[in-house]
Amino acid sequence: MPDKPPARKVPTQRDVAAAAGVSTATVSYILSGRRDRTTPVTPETRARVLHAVERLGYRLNHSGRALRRRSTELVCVVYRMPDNPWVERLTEQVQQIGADSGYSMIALPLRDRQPDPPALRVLQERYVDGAVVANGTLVEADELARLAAGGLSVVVFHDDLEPDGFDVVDLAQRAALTELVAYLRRRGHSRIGYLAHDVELAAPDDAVQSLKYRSIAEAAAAAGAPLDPRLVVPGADQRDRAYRETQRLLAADNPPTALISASDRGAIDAIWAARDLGRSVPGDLAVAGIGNTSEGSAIRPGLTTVGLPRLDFTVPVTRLYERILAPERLPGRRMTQPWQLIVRESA
Amino acid sequence: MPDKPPARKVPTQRDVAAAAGVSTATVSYILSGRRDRTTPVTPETRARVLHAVERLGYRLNHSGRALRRRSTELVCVVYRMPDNPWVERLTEQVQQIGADSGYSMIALPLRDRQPDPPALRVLQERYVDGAVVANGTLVEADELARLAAGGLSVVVFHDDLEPDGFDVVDLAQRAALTELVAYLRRRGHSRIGYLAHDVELAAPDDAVQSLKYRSIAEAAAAAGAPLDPRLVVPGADQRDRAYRETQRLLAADNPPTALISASDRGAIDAIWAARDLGRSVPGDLAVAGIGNTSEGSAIRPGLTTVGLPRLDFTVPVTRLYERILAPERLPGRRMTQPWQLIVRESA
DNA sequence: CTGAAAGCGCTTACAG
DNA sequence: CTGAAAGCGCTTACAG
Repeated sequence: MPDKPPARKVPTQRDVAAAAGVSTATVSYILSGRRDRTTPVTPETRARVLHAVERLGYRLNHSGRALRRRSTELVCVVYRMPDNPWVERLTEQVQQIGADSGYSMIALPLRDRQPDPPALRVLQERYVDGAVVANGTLVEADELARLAAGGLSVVVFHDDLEPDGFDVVDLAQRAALTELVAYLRRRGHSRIGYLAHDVELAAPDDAVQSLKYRSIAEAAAAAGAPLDPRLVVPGADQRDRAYRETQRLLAADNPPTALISASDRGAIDAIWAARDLGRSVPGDLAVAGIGNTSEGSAIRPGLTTVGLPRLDFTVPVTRLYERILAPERLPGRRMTQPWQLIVRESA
Repeated sequence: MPDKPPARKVPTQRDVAAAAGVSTATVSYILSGRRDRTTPVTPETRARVLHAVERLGYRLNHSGRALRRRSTELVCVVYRMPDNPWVERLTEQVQQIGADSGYSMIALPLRDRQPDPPALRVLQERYVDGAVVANGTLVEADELARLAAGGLSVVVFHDDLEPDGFDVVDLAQRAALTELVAYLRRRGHSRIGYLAHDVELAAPDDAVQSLKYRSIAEAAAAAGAPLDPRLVVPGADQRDRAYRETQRLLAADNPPTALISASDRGAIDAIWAARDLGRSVPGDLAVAGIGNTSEGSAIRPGLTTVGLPRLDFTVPVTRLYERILAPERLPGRRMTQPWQLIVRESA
């Protein structure tokens, strides 16, 4: 097979240099804006070059620059689709904080249960300088260590991971979920239901993907009210399913008196489902969510939930760029940003 | 236990070649899997090389390969955050269909009202070979033409754009929205409210961002029932706001008899809000959504909405890869995948 | 069957 | 103030 057929050649700095009658070095200095110590080019030269750029429609070739500079000026946020307010805020801050240093952001949305997706190529092949791995994303610890060893700057939101050339943000989710269960127990609930994410029930042994489920199950057992398997149902992913599953639970014999949903969204649907069946919340059914999204504070009754009190990732995101820009490899660091129990009216 | 920061040099193919006692050409042939016409390397050589790769922890450097190959084997999906089932399905198909040709996908989630975000660097500087620009994303027509002229393969979901070196998928949204308004008029509604996306009210003159609003307003005026400005409110973006705004509309003097929400999500919240005020749907308030998400078919009453009957983007996504892999530049093509009015019970 | 060598498009230390 | 030249890490036509 012959070389990629050049339909129409894309102009390079060499073409710009030729058109402007200067060397490629001059073009590069002008375009990169890095004069370093040298005195600047004359305004006339600069104008000629910029004019040639315009006329030829020149666009920088990233691969050439990245190869030479040994950095891509690009970071990646890895998360599981669909996104959520948490991820939206994270990407926003990654964009904003990185913009000052000339960094752009791309996203790598993964899907359920892809253990080592080919998508990780983007991280493995130095396509980006750094990555933030969002909470609940399935990337192996070994792989993270290898990526870090390969020079990628990595910050991972994970509750059970040792820093190993990368940084870890511990959300202390288990402690907050344990507190929620203890709270429900104190309110007299012994039949607690759980509206799970599909992935939790598909891989109940996976410590990352089933963290919420496991934490709640363990806390319930420890608090003397083990979860009845019949009260653990899927449906937190989609509104209609959350609604239907809740109604099924309530219509069955021996229904739960309290229901925890893996998502605030599902919890709100559960409240709706209960009301439509004529049950009061929290009187007949206490409902709690997980995530502390803004919806939870707006509905009536206010949603009792567990999550971050404020969506502010300045510390870990700043750390990411600090790691990227550091002249030498930084040791792994652990940060903590604990989830909290937020009690409102629904439970 | 402090980490050991190994400021170690990242191994290259040269290192692998040295360790295995072969040339870099051999390493490259083995790793890229492209033997082309040449006969394959001996199993012994291959094993030695792979062993060296393993031992050194070698990882391909993408920039080197991309520079040489003049292609990145990467495509980008551009859309506005937050994502939605539509975008989720699109990314899924871009991933799946591209995998066969060795392509990976990255995402470029934009935010409201960024006219020419620095994020576009990813498209401009040849970070990727191709891009799909999702419906409602704010990228200028000029910029698209320039990107296409620069060799980027682009497929844009847009209803009012001429193909110009890139392909356009026309969803015919305006026609479907006009049909929805006509349908409501036939059912006797003359006071039609609109629950808008924030961005629509912020930039009502923007043809892309306010397409839904404008289409509905124009259709209503043409059908002899111009929208009352007091019945046009924001809130389709967030559940709690959709709920509150709907209740405000219903509590005010001269409330709407029909409400169209810019999102199915907002429409469902509107139904909830109406019920909580003791109004029946569609009796007291007809409610229609936009988007045809799966939630709409699951709730009671079923949601009348407008959108794609099926979430299948095989045709445009296949076209994207066809364009990328074509030996020469393909002319722009227009594709049509029309939205439809889906009548259920809510209106 | 394998290796030496050119070159993709940039950047930058260095010479002029 | 500007240019010639080396080299980043790959791939591949070509020679051996």
